Amino acid sequence: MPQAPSRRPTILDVARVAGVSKSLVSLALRGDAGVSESTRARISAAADQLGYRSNALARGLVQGRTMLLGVLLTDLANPYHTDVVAGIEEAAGEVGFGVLLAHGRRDAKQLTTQLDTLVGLNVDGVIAVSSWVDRAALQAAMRRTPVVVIGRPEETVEGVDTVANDDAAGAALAVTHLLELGHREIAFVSTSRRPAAEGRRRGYELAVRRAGMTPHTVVAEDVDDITVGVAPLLRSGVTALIANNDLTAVALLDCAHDLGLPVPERLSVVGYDNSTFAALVRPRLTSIDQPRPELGRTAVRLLLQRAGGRTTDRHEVLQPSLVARNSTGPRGL
Amino acid sequence: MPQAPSRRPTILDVARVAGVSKSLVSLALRGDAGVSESTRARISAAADQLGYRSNALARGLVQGRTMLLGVLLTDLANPYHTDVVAGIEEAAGEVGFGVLLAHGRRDAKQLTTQLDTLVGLNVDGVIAVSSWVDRAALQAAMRRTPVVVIGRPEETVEGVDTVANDDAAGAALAVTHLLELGHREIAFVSTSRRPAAEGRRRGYELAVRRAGMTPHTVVAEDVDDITVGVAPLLRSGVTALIANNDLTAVALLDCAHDLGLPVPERLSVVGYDNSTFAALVRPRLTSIDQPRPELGRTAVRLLLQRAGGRTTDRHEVLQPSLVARNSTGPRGL
DNA sequence: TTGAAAGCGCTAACAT
DNA sequence: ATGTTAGCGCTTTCAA
Repeated sequence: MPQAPSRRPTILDVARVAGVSKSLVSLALRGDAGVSESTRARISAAADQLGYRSNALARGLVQGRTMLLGVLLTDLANPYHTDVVAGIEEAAGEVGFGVLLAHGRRDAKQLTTQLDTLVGLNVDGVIAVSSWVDRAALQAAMRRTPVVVIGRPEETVEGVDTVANDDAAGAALAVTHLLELGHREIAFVSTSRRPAAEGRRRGYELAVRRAGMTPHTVVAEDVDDITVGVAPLLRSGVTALIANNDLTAVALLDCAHDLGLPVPERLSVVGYDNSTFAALVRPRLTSIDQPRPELGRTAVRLLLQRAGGRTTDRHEVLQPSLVARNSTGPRGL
Repeated sequence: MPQAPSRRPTILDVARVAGVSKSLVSLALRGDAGVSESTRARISAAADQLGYRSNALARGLVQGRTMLLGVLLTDLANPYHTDVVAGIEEAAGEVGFGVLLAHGRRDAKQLTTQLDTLVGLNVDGVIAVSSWVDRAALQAAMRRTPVVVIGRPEETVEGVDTVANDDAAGAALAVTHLLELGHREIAFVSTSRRPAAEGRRRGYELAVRRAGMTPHTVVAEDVDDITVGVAPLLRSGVTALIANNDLTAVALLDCAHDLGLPVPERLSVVGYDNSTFAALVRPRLTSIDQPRPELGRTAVRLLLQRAGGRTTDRHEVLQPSLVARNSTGPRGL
């Protein structure tokens, strides 16, 4: 029968049906040792029959913890997040924690609201996979539950740990790769001034200078108008481009196509993030890979340490790696 | 000072600081009318000072509702889900509901666990953006909170509403589009036997027969070995392919490339889902677009109706549309 | 306008 | 092995 979601059975209902006290039901259902087999069976039967499930709200309230980790995402659509979440889920699962996701919709206010929701639910810790969260919001959250930020916040917040990849090292990897392919004029093209992009830019500039060459940096407002800045570069003899991320790199592939420059024969392009579509576009994109699942696992570890009493801040930096595909090749003649 | 997350202030702490009873704090903080301005100010000040935030667990427990909607996702990495979630969030926000996400990790067991978590938290409704959820799990969930499935479950569950796009109509759109371009030998290539893919296949076959032609259907086990089934088709004069989804379509573009068939000059390809990378791959993919945000909004509407007392089941079907890009063109000679 | 008290469903300490 | 009881933090009557 299509029965309306009637009043949910409580532990008392189960107790009544099984003919025992509610504490015994609680003990039995949670597998406590000191319950006789016969009553345990009776209680399980009653619970099944009623379709009883324990109320997490009540349990959380009395226990003061929920065995839930909250994950705050800036942007669900960003496949980068997905792999980070996978790492979080894996690590959380190993220690018996569930994972609840909240979506900030690329909006600072929404992120704050969602963070509040998670914290209000008494999750036992929050991981913000976002560098956008408002400082004040982080501070407020961190006063009631451990908080870890994955990514590079504009400014660190005392009491909030962070995990990030080494953007400078990643950019340097790209430079090295291109040098090995014989390129001498290598440019960096960015579409952002946020900390991650800037870290990559600085890493690029440093690596290029170290090799005794001159950096060429282009920062465009929008991914749509990079052609304007890039075309002169290409005419002036640049044979390789490093993008601040894969989306920018894809746009660069389009530029190259429009300008009649075959990739990788005449122009090499390196992306950053090694996102899903790096392997989908043609030519397949050489890209810097962040250890995404590892970022997630590390965040969980930091959270657990906090819960275990650590009070000093930690800022972990993980090393990226280069994934070579077909968008880079030897310098053309 | 980097202060450890000490005991969270409760309504009692606020009451003590403000010098009033806890009931008054509750009333004031929720903006109830009958509280004098002066005390209201005093209470707000005390709350701010302590950094007080109401405990959603306690509130939910006493009110019997949480003003939260739970969304169960099969696969975070699937960009299709993202847009559906956007629609859900929009509609939920409009009626004052928050949205909590749980991730099933493409695993039936995990989906069940996550569904249980959401239901255990007493969310006021669950939307499963997934056709993978176990029947029994849906039944159990539906007994304690309204449940809507977005997508095509293998079998419907009494008491559970569904929202889906019209797969057959979508496939028919693709056929019509190709017919208009002059194609006469149109094949359908699928990598799945699940209801969505099958619905599309049937829609395709019907539309093709209606046009007085013979269907050519290939169902591959895996997206990686479609070449085997597709190559003979192409040799036998087929000039257009309809894929069961965009991923399959991208694989078909690769096939075509390997076989030296330029798209769209010699071969046209239509995808399904109009996912993010439909616009990223080269050539850009013509694809059938599901009204994703609308699917989400509709699900919320159904949920609210259930909460409002509706007990009859609803199964909504929304119409897809075709987005023409560069992977389809007039039949070559 | 304010306060006292009951109770949401559960766990946990203490009795028996 | 089982039952009793006291809360967890909050909302919500009801009384003052």
